Amino acid sequence: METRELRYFVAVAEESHVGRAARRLGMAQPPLSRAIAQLERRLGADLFVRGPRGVTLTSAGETLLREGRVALAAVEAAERRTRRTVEAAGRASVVLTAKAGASSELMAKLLDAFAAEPDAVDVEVVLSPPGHQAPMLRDGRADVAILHLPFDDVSGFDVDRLVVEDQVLILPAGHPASARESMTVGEATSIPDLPLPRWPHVDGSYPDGPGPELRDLTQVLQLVRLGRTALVLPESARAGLRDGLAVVPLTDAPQVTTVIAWPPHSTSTGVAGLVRTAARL
Amino acid sequence: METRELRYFVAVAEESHVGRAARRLGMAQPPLSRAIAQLERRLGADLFVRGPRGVTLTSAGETLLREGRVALAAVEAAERRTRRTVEAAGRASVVLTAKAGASSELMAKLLDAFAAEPDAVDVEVVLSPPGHQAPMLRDGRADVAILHLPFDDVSGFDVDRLVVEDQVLILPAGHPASARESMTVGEATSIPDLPLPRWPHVDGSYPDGPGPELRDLTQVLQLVRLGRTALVLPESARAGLRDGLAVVPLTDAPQVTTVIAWPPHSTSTGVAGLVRTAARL
DNA sequence: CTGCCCTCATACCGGCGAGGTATCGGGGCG
DNA sequence: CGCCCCGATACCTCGCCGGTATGAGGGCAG
Repeated sequence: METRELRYFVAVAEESHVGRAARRLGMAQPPLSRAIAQLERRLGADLFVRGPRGVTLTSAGETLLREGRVALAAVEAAERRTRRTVEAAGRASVVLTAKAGASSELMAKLLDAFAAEPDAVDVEVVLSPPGHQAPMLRDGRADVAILHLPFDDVSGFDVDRLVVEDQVLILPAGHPASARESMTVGEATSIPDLPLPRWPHVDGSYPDGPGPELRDLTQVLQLVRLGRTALVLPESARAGLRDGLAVVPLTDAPQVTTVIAWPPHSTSTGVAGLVRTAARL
Repeated sequence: METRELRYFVAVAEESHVGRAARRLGMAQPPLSRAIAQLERRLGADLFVRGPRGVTLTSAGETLLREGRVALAAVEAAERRTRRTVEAAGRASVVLTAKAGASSELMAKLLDAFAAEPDAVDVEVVLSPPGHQAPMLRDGRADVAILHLPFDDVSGFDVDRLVVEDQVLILPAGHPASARESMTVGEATSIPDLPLPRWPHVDGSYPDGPGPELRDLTQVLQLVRLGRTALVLPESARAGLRDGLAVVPLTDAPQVTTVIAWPPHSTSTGVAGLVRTAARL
């Protein structure tokens, strides 16, 4: 099976529509139809059922979509990491990705400590939106990542736990609820005039709901100050807060575990050193 | 990057010789040379240095070999699991792989317990030589595996620990050393008339050394009975031993952890059920 | 019931590129 | 110095990928 076939298949599966997939791939519909049919013949399996309003996946197709995405990410990772090897020729370097606006204190400590190591290498820090770190690690855009359980999917990675912490509710300083000693998640989500913001999915779309669409943390903290929303964050985020905000501990929120994660077959000395440094913090 | 190019590259890297790789791939040497050159151009990286006695990998080439093998295994896994989905249409089934001759008692308990579950499915058991289980899981020939730490590489898999046990030395019943209460690994490996057997590598070759080449467990136990060799095994192996053998605990051997492992993105109900059953043993 | 539309499949054609054969260049080694 | 081994280059052929034109079949409206 060639990666070209796999890319075609994934496009059709995601669009549920051969014509749209062809447009997305920048090609005509007939060759795409033929490529899919040929793939089905070679695999000896129907991947789609053709309907009058498009196509839908069979169970074999669902398997191939799930496994194929992993395989494509692995091929992309191989390609990207090879390119990076030659770019980084001589001076080794490492790409570290983390959620924008999160764990900045931890990151600063980590980078400082690593820079002081004898085997330190350049660290390129890529801050990206929530949920993008794990995919970047999978397809080779990053070599190491700071992830947060239970939100990020770390399956397939090696990880070291760094911090386990409770979550707190951030809300406007003057708000009646800010006087509370503590709160449950149920109470926090049902404060009538403070709808929690909506986080974007990985594809950029937003779930439905009353809260504002969250794009960037400082912007949302501004909205909290203005009394328009509230926010659930790990308690370490308190350190970065400015005036106008109150903090109430949540008693039953799941604990957040911050981990450092890397691809299991990584052999980069930079990654190894960074992980070792992180474990000592 | 296409999987065809990757396969070509891996073949050349493994042979360190374009002509031999071409023969292995069933093609002529010039198109292979050209394909590699084209891959290098597209990646913008030299993958090999050409020498008069063949080729050797550059550091970029080493990266691509390491990552490319993972990627190829992922593509093969996608293909194989898709084929298996259609073969297994209707009655779900699971392929479980384990080391031949090991953990038979555990396996029997697991399979019996799972068969009694309400959501039981067919389990095809594939017994294979030591070290072959993890690769089979990686490239889709198996859905679940019984692995043994620290020998097997479980990176990239989800695992549940099943048993942790010490190792023992198995030796002929009449041998002077069989009277010992316990022994260290150093002592065990230096019994002059009992060289430990050599285990094959994954590629089928054997390391150098004085001991017999180990192929299958019962055969080697026969050799132990005949006073030709001794054997280090997890203590659970005592259960399957017959007469003529003595057992001496090893005090400083690493503990062996038996785990059940599966690919992280597995969604098979059979795998899930098997893992759940194993966790309850 | 009929005709239109939407969507995927089939038919046919042209060009790129993968693979084959023949041959060259260049570095060890006798 | 000449031979041999190994990879690179030159050149050709043909398979297959992608494009355009058109067919087939199932909903849905009038």
